[in-house]
Amino acid sequence: MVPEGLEVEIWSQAAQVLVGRQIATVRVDPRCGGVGAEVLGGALIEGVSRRAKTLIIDTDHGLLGVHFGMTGRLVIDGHSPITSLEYGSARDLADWDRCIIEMVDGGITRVNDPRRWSRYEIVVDDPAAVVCTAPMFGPFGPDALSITASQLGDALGQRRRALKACLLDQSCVAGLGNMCADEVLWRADLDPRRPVHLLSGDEIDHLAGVIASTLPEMLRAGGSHMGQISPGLRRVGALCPRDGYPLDVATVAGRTTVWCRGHQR
DNA sequence: CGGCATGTTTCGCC
DNA sequence: AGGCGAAACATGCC
Repeated sequence: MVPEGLEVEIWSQAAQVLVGRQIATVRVDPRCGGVGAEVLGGALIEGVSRRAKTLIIDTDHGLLGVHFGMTGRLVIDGHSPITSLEYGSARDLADWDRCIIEMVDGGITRVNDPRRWSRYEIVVDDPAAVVCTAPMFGPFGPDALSITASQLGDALGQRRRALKACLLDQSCVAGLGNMCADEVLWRADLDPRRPVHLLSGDEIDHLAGVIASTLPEMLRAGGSHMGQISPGLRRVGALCPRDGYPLDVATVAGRTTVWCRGHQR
């Protein structure tokens, strides 16, 4: 799996073991941002949380925001809660460490990212002041893991784009990636190409319910690759697990999209 | 070897 | 203005 909101949630939960510990040094590959990371030296970690696909490490010296890009993986004290990344690598080369946080107690937390698309932001001012300038901190729509029907209705609002484009837009709905977007649309019987302004209120309500039930289920199952539209079905010739109809594979909203013409309308 | 990749931003065009 | 496609990013993998 690639880091969608679910993966960051898994890492965020695992990273709670960092709370209460003191940072010795933080080093960031300068090609990945992280300007000013040295100010976190000696800082006490007060909390770890997730916003959309961003991991936020909160310290008494400021915040460290981490966006994992497409192949970033968090390794905490030598072990990773997610060992294999779809489109990532099974290897873990020191050359691929883009951020290394050394703790005073000797522990090391790092981001190993072959493709170097992970990004880091240090926030030492009022975080609210940075929200509008650092995209990795938002603005975000309601989080998919707990979205309600009224939140989704408001988020889609008067937009006129394809439904999938809205689901992938983090300022509309936060946390969904390409794989989870296909999964929830498949489960909700909705065509990813449908213009959102043509959805009925009932369809929006239904979709919200599907999102809010499917994501926690996939989280428990292990992440964004654990849906019914598994990675192996993302190819021409695969059959819909529900009705056996040949799945469609095409580009929608600029992304590879898989759906079933048989039951998604 | 060529092409593809599950994230995001930017840019040009309609 | 808003939406869309394409390109760019960088590199491993099939």
